[in-house]
Amino acid sequence: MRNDSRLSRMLHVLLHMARHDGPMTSDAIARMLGTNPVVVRRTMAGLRDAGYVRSEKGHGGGWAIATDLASVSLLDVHRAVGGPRLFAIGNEHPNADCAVEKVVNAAVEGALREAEALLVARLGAVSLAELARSFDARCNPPD
Amino acid sequence: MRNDSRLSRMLHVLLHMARHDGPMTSDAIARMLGTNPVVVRRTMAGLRDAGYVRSEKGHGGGWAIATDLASVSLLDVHRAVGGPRLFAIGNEHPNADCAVEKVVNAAVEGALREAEALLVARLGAVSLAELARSFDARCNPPD
DNA sequence: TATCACGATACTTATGATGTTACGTGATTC
DNA sequence: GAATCACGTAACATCATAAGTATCGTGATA
Repeated sequence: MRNDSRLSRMLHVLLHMARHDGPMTSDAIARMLGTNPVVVRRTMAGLRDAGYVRSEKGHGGGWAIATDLASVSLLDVHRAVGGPRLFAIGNEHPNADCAVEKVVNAAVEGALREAEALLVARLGAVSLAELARSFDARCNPPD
Repeated sequence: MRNDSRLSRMLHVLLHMARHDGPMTSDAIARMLGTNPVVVRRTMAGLRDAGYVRSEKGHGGGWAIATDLASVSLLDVHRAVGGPRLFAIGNEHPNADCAVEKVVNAAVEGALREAEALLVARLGAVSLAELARSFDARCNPPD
């Protein structure tokens, strides 16, 4: 399967929404992401459940940010979209009987756990507000 | 997709082979792993190409270790089986036009790169010989 | 009342590891 | 040299999961 791109997509959307007045429709977001409005609703449902965005029906409806960008980290977004598995590798029998397999699992899982802890720490250390500031610094240098 | 378990499986096999006199058949290995001999041959072909194991046909044939266990790291095995992707997440457009997306990608990829570097370092730091010693220490404590 | 936009369901597609069957080839045994 | 063993390879099926698509319902707005 292709890489899970829900985190990247949602960050992309959130930053655009932060720079956009009024709600954005699933259709507009889908065009922006090069996908389908249903995929947008499906993925953003997680963000809504977490309280990060709000959705309104009817004329003038759509999606809008519903939180302080400084209070949401990239890790929060990752978890809100389903907190999918991070790694593509692993072992088959986490609770193996075979003593050899146990040693192997301990070694591989240990390495994976360390890498995961680092990744979680990195994603947890950056807020949406900081990401937005990165964008401003890059694209709207102060006069 | 399920997690890629080729690394774990091959480590499991290699450690068993190290403690086994004479070659092991794909059939015996498959039973050990709870899989199919064809899967075993397919996966171990990479180890053979890397020179870590040898395969012989005919009576008394099978698979045997063909290298010094101290010279092969877990990372080497991972790469020998195809060096598959490590992460299940990523971004869709590595080379995005959108400036917002570029900032997002830089942040996510930066975190992934750091985690990958750590994982590679950990896997590269452990040799098969050390893994085998871990097993001995755990299961055959010195008198 | 017509239209807009989300909500939800159901189904399909894409991808990659894994599982399975079948057949070929070389090596060993008799 | 015939039978058997074990790997090599090809072809196809299975499984899991993100993503794409079509469709209908519901509430809100004009």
